[in-house]
Amino acid sequence: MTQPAGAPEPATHNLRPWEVVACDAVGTVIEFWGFKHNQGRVWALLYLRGEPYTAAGIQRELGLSKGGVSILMRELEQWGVVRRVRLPGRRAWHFEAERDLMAMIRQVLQARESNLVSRVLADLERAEELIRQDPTATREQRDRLSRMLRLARAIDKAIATFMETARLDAGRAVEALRRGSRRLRDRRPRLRPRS
Amino acid sequence: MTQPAGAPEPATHNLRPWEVVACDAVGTVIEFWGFKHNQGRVWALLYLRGEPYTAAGIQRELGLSKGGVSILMRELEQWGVVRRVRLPGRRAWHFEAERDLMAMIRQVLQARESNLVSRVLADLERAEELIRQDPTATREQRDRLSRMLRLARAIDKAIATFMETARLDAGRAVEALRRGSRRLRDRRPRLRPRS
DNA sequence: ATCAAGGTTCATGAGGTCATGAACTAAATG
DNA sequence: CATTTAGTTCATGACCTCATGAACCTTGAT
Repeated sequence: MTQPAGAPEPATHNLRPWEVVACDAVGTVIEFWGFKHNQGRVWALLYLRGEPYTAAGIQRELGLSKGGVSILMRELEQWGVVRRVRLPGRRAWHFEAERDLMAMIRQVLQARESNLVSRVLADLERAEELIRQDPTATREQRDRLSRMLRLARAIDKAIATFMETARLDAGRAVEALRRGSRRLRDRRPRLRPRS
Repeated sequence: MTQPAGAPEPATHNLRPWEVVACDAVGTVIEFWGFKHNQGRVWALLYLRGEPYTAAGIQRELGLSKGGVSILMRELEQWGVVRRVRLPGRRAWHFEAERDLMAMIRQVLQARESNLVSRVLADLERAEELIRQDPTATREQRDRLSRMLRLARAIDKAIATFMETARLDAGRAVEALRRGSRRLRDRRPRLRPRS
């Protein structure tokens, strides 16, 4: 629930019905990716309106608080999906959305890549380091661990390749991803019925 | 931080160092995907050990509570990454991990697909329905909304194709994804300097 | 230098998620 | 049938994240 139950006022002011629906949809999807619902709503508003807005404008349109907008804008700016611009004659900062959808996806992937994938990869590598020093580990265990590691590496590489190439365009990116991912093929363990 | 600062007891009992590291790594990555840290730890334990464990065993190894394990196992079972088996001569249920990593990824994607992507898609379609009835919307706005919708549809289709084909093997799946995703190519808006 | 509008920071509170462990139910064993 | 073991449910509490709005800075115009 975005709005407290018995809110006396509608949360949106000038938003037309389709804008409400679309912004919330973007909010939902972005939320699932570990970002804030309102980050998605703000970006979607800017993208759909297609022109720069002040913080006050965003606050008014989406019914957010002053402090909230300030923080949201800093975050959106940080991962590069919104730009802060000075408009001639206007005193306040204005914000506009990145218009290239592929660029956005790239940005999001990039953020995840550095924060998550590479760190997990490092951990798994450390685990493999440790298992090498453990004489009690069976051969099968070493195999399974190294299979996990191989998958992680493949995914890491796939993402990296995608990001490099998505700079150009989507079609080429997925193509590159395909080429790089033969090693993603997971020979599954041969059936060995364990009684 | 996985462990509270001044914990008097180690959370794990028989886990070897590399198991701790690997299980936590899986927990972290799965958590980012919107599932529970401990779901990842449990699956990883079962996968790495390679043999069925009772709920009590899992509880002991990972230092979890009885009720917690019960819930975790039901959830893991529900999205098909862990199986519940009766072992001859043993009274309690035993659990074993799905061993095919690609199958796991497929399962996870499938869960998301039905819960999220398709719902967002439906919302965006509703938004487009609404904008059609709104005479005040500009042509550019209709364009941008339909561009969002097109991207969403492309992603939806790509996931669906991936899941169908990942049944066979990873390499082929990504190949299919490539074929199906020409339409993902995002002609970016031709530069039209909006004064 | 003064003032007002524009922005940021911070303490707070609401809301939500997850693990816990006790109470309970189900099932198997003798 | 009684007893023990296995498994589930539920109320609770710890924890965390987010939005709020007031207090506080900053900036630029006069």
